[in-house]
Amino acid sequence: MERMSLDEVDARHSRPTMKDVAALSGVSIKTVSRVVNGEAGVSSDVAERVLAATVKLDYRRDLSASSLRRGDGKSQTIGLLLEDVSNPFSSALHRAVEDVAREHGVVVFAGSVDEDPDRERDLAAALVARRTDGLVIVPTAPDQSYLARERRNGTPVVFVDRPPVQLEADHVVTDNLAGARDGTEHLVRHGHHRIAFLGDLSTISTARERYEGYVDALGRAGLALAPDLVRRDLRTAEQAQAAVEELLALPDPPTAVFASQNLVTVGALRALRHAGLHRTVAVVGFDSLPMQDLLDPGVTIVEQDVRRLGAIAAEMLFQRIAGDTSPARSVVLPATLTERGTGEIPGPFAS
Amino acid sequence: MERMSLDEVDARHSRPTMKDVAALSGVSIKTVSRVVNGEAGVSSDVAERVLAATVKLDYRRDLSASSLRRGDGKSQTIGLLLEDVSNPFSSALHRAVEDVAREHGVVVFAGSVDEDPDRERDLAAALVARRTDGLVIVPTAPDQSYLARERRNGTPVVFVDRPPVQLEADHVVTDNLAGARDGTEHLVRHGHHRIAFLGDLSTISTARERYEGYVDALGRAGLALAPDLVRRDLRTAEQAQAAVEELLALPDPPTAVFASQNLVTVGALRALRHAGLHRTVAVVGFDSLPMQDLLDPGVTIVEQDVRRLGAIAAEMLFQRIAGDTSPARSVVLPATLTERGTGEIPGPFAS
DNA sequence: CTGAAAGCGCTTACAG
DNA sequence: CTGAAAGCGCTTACAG
Repeated sequence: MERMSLDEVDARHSRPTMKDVAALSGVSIKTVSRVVNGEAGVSSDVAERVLAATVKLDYRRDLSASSLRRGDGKSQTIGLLLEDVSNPFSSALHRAVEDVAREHGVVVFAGSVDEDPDRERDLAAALVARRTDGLVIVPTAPDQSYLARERRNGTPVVFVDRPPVQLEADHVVTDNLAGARDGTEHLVRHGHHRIAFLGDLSTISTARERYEGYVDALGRAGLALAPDLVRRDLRTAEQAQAAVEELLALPDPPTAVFASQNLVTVGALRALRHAGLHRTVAVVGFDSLPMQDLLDPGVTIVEQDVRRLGAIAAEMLFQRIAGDTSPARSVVLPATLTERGTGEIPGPFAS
Repeated sequence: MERMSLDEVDARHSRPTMKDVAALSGVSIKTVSRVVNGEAGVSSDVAERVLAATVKLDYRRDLSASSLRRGDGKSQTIGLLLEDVSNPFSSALHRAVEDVAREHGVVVFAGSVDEDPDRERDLAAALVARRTDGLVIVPTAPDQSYLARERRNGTPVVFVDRPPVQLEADHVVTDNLAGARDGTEHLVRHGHHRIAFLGDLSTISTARERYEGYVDALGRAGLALAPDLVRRDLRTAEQAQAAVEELLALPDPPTAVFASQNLVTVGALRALRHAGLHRTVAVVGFDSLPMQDLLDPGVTIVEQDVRRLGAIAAEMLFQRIAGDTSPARSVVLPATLTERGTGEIPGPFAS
């Protein structure tokens, strides 16, 4: 092969390709490809010359071009659709997924959906267009059937935290109903009958399940559901705080609060603290709070195993990417209550 | 053009390409490309037929193939290297970068470096191999000169939170020295002379700058630096907690603590709380704590504007991607102290 | 052990 | 308004 000088090659002054490396080392691009991919069957002096050229040119293989031609067509990327990359639950999930992806040599696109169905669809489309090998999704849209087509055409999808709607697909979720029931029963056991429920957006399945768990626990305890104590669709800590302030102003206020999501719990704690009732009104929250161990009294929380949630979802996805076509699986992880103080404040019926 | 039936096309049962759409609608792939890209100059009946075929086949354009051929070669992706996607500082930065990227129709790869230089290099290489259009990096490695080659070959890089070492490049950072000085001077002003310093890993430039700010403040106040009160290289809340426990056991313990990073602050608060000294020993922290408003007393914090840090870095990156070749710029944002309680606990020399 | 040709899915640069 | 040919950077499938 005709050999080129470094200057001649450099004159192109765009990112070097295998062609440039080939020209500089005087071999064909097929040989460069062999060396770059560490394939056997290249004489050591040629390999050395090629390697030297890659170093001299700072050659970087183009993985997307490579995957375009490759048989499997894998891009070594996956996509992750979260509620909001910056919230503690989402970002813990993100890290768990990343750790599994790294073991597979795969990098991850992450994006925030903000509970907006259009954004879920747009982001999924953007990632499919970039040929991610698969998607892990915390679903928001009222319906995930649109993903059936993507899956059929080769992009596997695994759902986490919430099950998909109108689509049979792998998912990993927490047993929200049982967790919420446990949390509410814990309050009943500590002598509370007037237990308020604070809920996130009812469009979110986990929020509905936690409400069901609350209702279920009251039913089992033979307590009537008091509609005046139920505040759902709270979207922010501020709204939750206002809701609790209203509840406290009731003629017959609650003696305990079941706060079914972490931001909602924060709002409830603020309202109680401002009212000076944080040692009087019991609280059980759902989902861990950052720095909860610094709070006084400590907050009793029903906790999800977020890292396991993310790790299992990612592992399921990689099995699908590897070709697993078995029927969709559903994994349900338990939520566990940890007593820290606020949940053990005794109520009027404490024994 | 010879028209194919849906069954004939579907028989390939792999992800449909423009070729498939072309076959089904009886046109050339160039015409499909025109329709898919919304280019003008296609008769409406042909456009309609092509569109119908894309819908029937669930055709999804392959953006990576498109960008491979395209002149600009942009992949519409960027990479973000963070300390740990799941820590509050990193994930807030992530969200800010994502929001700017979204405006540009760009999706973002995010990854955790965990203060490991090798991981920084590996991740950067993995992203360059996937031809991200640019990189936003919180640098960890002792030297970023390796990125000069990537930049020269067409991948712009912007640094955030910490300046790059051995490389002239755009960066956005907080004025850590001034922030730490302000925080320390705040304690001096409230009557403290024995002020402990708790620091993160000294390999991190921000940790060193904050230490300098502390030293600077003592100097300005005419106070001697007491080496027994300086604890650096604390990597976790647990280590910080242990460090404060040791400090409290000193014959002449500190009356105030300057905790120069959020996890370190958490550890310090725990130690003081356990010792029952959280209303006695003053604390000023650097970097906000999640839920800090629920703590009692509230924690006085020197805060960075994380969202602005991320937004500016992302905007700088997109300018570079758009072709801006002006000299490297450095943006320094102020950190501002917010009084919340712990920083105003009076010391023995309070006036 | 090495290379020329073809092709991955798309767009460019033409031609008609 | 539409299409045939070439090519982006790489790998496959051959041939020698």
